[in-house]
Amino acid sequence: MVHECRHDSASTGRVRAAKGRPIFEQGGPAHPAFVIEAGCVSLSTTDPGGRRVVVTFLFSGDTLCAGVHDSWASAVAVTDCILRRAPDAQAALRPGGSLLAASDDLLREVVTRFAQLAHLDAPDQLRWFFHWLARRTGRLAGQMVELPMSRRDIADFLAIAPETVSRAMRTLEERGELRRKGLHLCQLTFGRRRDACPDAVAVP
Amino acid sequence: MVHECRHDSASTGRVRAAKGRPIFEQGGPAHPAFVIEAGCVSLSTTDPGGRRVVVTFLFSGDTLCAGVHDSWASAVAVTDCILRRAPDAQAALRPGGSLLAASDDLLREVVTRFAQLAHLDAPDQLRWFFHWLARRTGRLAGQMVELPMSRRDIADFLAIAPETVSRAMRTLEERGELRRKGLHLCQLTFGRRRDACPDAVAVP
DNA sequence: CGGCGATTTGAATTACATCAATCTAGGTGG
DNA sequence: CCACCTAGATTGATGTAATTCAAATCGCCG
Repeated sequence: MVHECRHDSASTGRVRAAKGRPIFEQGGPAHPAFVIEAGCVSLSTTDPGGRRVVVTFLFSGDTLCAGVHDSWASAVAVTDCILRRAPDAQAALRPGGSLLAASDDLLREVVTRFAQLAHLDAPDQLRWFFHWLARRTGRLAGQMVELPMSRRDIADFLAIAPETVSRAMRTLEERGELRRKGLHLCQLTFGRRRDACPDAVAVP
Repeated sequence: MVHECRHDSASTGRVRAAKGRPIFEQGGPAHPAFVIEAGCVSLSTTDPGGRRVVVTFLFSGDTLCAGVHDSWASAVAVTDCILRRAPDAQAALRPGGSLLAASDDLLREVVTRFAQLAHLDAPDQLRWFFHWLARRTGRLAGQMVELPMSRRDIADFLAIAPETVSRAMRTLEERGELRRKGLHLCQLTFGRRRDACPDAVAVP
């Protein structure tokens, strides 16, 4: 079921997945939910035209699941990851349990993102993405944010071309909204833009 | 909680909603799920820029719910509707119960749509929409399909401009893929296009 | 240090949004 | 029953932003 992953002692239920390795595949049987202990996982599907669409990125503390009966998405380790099987599949299914909560959260999140991104241009989408990422990874607004994923991952997440991601970054940088340190570190200076700021609540 | 709707005798739990009337509003408290007995309901949100985004259309037999704790979307009657409260909120929450199933289905559906529409041009999106609609309303491929919703509703569903919907319809018509009878009846002649055909399984 | 993939940059094309005008259908009232 | 009236739908013209193809540069890892 779980491919290309090393299991620690069977008792701990921990699973390691190396960067770039699949955790489960779209169309396969559903898995007990995992909780991510460390690392970043992408949840993606492939559309009929063969293009990849990243549904979401999941981080430390998030619950990883994609379908109760069969998997509607593939999960791939963006960085080296440590996963833990969710304690009890039945418990997870209870109202208030982690699976229903995770499903509800993911639905909300996908719908919200879909709605918010639909009518924004590329730089605004990218600013949205940075705020989203900062919030999900527990960074304060204005703090340095790590970008563990590739430009293509970001592009497939926002459903735009990688070249457009590149240009949008430059645009934000030229506007003075963004500062870059290498390819995988970004700092969002205080965004004046009132819109396109998803629940810009600092998470301490 | 339920606005602008007439209730039949309290015992039946039936609710009528006239065309264009709201059933519940985004941001309000969550409602017990409804089952649609007749008519068409739009589930929509308003993005920060004030633009409407139609998350989905629901039809006879579908379960209507948007959020376990509070409503993340508004429900509006596209046509005159008859709704029935879901039998038991607790039952609905059980694994296999209608609420979890509906939530899972909606998540799947939204993700699938998001993935499939992301990279299609307007005529392909519209063809997708007609197939989707035919399937959802139990029409055979090639049969006449009713379009209860306005062009703007379709536009907000596909996240394109109403004018683009209009032009895309004309394009499909000129290609010989679509035949129109009035504003609200369409027939999709056999689509050769291999792609953009979502689970084109005939529902008898 | 060298090689290779990822990223960035450039130029040309295309598709969509927008604004504005016209047309149509459905509903209303005389 | 018919003429009007209005909101919705269509059509047209234009600007713009994103994709695409192509080339150059950068960064990482062996």
